[in-house]
Amino acid sequence: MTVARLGDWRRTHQAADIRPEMEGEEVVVMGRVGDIRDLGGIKFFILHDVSGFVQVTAPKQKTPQAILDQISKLTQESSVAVRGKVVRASQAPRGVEVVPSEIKILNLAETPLPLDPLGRVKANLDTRLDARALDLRRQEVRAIFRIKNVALQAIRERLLSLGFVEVHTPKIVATATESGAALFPISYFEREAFLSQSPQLYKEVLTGAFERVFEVGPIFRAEEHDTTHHLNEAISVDIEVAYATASDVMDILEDLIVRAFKAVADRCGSELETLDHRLEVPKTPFPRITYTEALQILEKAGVKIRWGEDLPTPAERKLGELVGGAYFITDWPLAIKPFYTMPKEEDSKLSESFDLMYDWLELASGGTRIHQHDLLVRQLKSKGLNPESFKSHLLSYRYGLPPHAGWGLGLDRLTMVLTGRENIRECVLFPRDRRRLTP
RNA sequence: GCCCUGGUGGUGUAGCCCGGUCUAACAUGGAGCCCUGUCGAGGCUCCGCCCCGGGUUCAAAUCCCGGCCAGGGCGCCA
Repeated sequence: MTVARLGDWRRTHQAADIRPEMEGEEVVVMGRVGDIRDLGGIKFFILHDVSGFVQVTAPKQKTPQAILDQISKLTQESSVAVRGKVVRASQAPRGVEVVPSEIKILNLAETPLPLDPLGRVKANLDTRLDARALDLRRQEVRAIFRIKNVALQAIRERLLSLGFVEVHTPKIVATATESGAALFPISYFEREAFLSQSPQLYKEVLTGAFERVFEVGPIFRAEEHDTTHHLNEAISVDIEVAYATASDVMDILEDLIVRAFKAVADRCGSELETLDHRLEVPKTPFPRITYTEALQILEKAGVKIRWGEDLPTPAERKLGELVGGAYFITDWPLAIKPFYTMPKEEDSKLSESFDLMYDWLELASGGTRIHQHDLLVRQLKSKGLNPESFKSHLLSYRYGLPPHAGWGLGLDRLTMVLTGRENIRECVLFPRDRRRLTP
């Protein structure tokens, strides 16, 4: 069947704004069809929009046959526009309903649907992601992205108020911006290029011009990881600050995390309830333990890690149990941090670096960066990298780049913590992992 | 890439251990009919499934092998 165009119809109200006091008013509401109940002499359907829902009621006696026929054709999740009168009705959900005088079927949903949008029968994550367009209409799923949005807004507003400039660095890059980690090669006209794995080098350079910059953007990693907390495309919140050290940017990070938690706690009560998640705003200051102390804590708990090794996942989980909540691990061995990491002045085996953990999950990492050209070249070489391939980047360090520090925060991981989800795929609209490239 | 577990109607599960009683069950869904107050409506009728390939066997959803896929645990990873 053909479906109607919108034409000159416009909403007069959102569904949730239809109230019993409006009895007798003519309204136009638009949304998607939920439950349809046909009792023979009276037909009901629930119209959902972004605000909530309202019941549309068509009693046979008072409704033209053409409209009754249209209602019989409706399928769940179809888009409709309803012009009608508001009727106060104690039997109706919310005590109010719309009795239609005209209906436009704007688009009919196919049947059967690939999953139950009302969630009465749970679907597996894989099934849900295959039908993500439908899945995203579910209340729980929308709650996740509303929370993500509120958290990001809180972070962005705070950074702007601190005088940060929001920047956008290239996502198509010529060479590896960093050591070893795999990049996605792409074809750039007649040359090979790569998808950027981090805005790191660009944001450092930008401190020379803007002093305080931040970026919210995608990062791409071509690693074949297969876990609940890694994706091949993720959203990173990155900052970089001139005339600052690791400890300064840790203070900023701590403040932002608390603000994000508070914003969600204050503004997303119903979303948290929908998700059945209790959110506790972390207390400040966050514990700051050094890498070496972390190893001692682990050793006492029977987990032995050789000094100088990165923390394997099981050790992180243990640390999450022992410390818990939001905490920093600082002063990492220089050897396991990237080449641009500043060595500690008093012990060059260590670095001015930190990870922000929440329970066992690494949310952010950062530190003081090297701003001196010659030291940077030495560090590149000691990592087995060729300074030649960083030539254009190194140029920036010859023009008096200020000392600077910064961090990168995984927004999708932060969303996991804020929503209590255990799989990062839940927290990304259209996730990209080792096997999933669609939708 | 490794380990564990799994793959049964559109969706979610039971059945598998112990092969036959499975032309596969339950819920939800879909198609249709009845019903003027439903609100996870109710009643009736119907529809729809054993991941792919190979093997064992008189007989395979069930046992074995391989593949693919999924969930989890690792690894990898700024």
